[in-house]
Amino acid sequence: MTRASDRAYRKIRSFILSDDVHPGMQLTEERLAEISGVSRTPVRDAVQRLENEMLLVRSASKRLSVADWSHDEIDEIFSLRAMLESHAAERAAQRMDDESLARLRAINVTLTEAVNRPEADIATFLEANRQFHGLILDRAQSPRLSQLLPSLVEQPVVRRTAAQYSRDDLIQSGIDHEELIAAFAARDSKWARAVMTSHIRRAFHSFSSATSRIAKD
Amino acid sequence: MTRASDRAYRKIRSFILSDDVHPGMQLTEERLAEISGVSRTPVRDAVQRLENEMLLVRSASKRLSVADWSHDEIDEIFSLRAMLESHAAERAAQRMDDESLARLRAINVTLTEAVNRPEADIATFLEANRQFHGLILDRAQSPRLSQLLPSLVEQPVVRRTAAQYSRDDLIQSGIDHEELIAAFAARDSKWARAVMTSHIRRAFHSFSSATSRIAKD
DNA sequence: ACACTTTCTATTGTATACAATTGCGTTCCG
DNA sequence: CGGAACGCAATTGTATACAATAGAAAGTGT
Repeated sequence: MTRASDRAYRKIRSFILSDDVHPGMQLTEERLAEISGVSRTPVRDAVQRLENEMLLVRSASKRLSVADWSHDEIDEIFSLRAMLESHAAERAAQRMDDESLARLRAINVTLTEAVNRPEADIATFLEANRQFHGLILDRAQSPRLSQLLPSLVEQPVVRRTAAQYSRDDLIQSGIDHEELIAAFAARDSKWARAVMTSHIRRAFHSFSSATSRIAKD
Repeated sequence: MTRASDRAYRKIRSFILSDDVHPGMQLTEERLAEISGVSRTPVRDAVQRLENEMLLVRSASKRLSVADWSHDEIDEIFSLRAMLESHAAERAAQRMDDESLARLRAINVTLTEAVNRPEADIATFLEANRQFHGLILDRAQSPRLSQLLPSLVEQPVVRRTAAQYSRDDLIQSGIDHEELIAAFAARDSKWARAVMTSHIRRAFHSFSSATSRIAKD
């Protein structure tokens, strides 16, 4: 049986990422307790975790709300991600094994197929993308990195911005991944680092131009 | 009145950093509750914070212990610190103002004086060093960075390793800081970044050779 | 009508009791 | 004497009741 605080964490998390929640929305611990079906004690544990991941913020006087990010903040988040994930890629290249390599290839096939469907299957793309980056982080074998990176609000930003990406952006992601795999296969850590850096920069760029396009409407 | 969980956090933290605690030592929530004079509920909050900062770790089955670090892990910690603090220095250079610059100079005077005393005043050095880096982080004006960096077990590593540093190492720190200040004064972000990177690399080096010297004994 | 105070209510913070789990020592059997 | 099964003790996890606090609302006097 999983711990109640873990269940609460997952439930609250998916609640926050769902569409019936808008950034800045106020919440109460009690409400979250209802949602996750446990008492406030484990909820508070979960909330603290989510605060660390900056999915939730406590406004001035301890009131909870769903995090919101300015464009500058998202810029900064992508910068930090670029740094840390590039570092992860570098380490992963030095520690790559054939099995992981095979799994990376398999994941990217799934990802590419999802993109190439008549209607791009965004959900599958996101999940495959998550797995791809997760596996790299895993191979980096750095507990600190594994702790720092997720708290970089990776998923939420991706989630809220994924809708912004054009099909071309998604296709480009698959191509970037191919090159990453090549770098890993060659155990070339500098190459892997460089590819990862531009991969994330490119992702931010796509996001950035898409939102500025929207801002004009 | 401060919150009980905050008091607990501070008490436990200083307890951990005190000398009657050795890395790997086992603790219980109840014991920590006694020490901090509050009930287990706020203690658990504090403990979770300290887990995030990796000062405490939960061994396999949820039992608490004081964190310990292998040489490889400390290496990795310094690498990440180098990346993030260099980034902070770069941003700080772009956002530097004259008042902060003056304060950095003042802090570094204190630091240098502490080092130059007949018996180097390590405690004052550490505190001044902390203030110096803290001010830079503050000027970087990045909430994410401010959240990520402290959790990099900065203080603890510094604390447990400071005794290793030779007087020359401490003097070199002061010199590095001078150059950092110069870079900030010139608002030269690339320069600041470069100096910070070598500053931290150098610190790790000093630490590393000192501990390998010890290991031989 | 407006500022100021006061009360009330919603929300978070803390303590405590109890449940569940895990480690460890003991016993029992081979 | 060694090892597995069992039971007890210590420790963590959860619920709930209550205390403290901050925001909102209502009232009061000018």
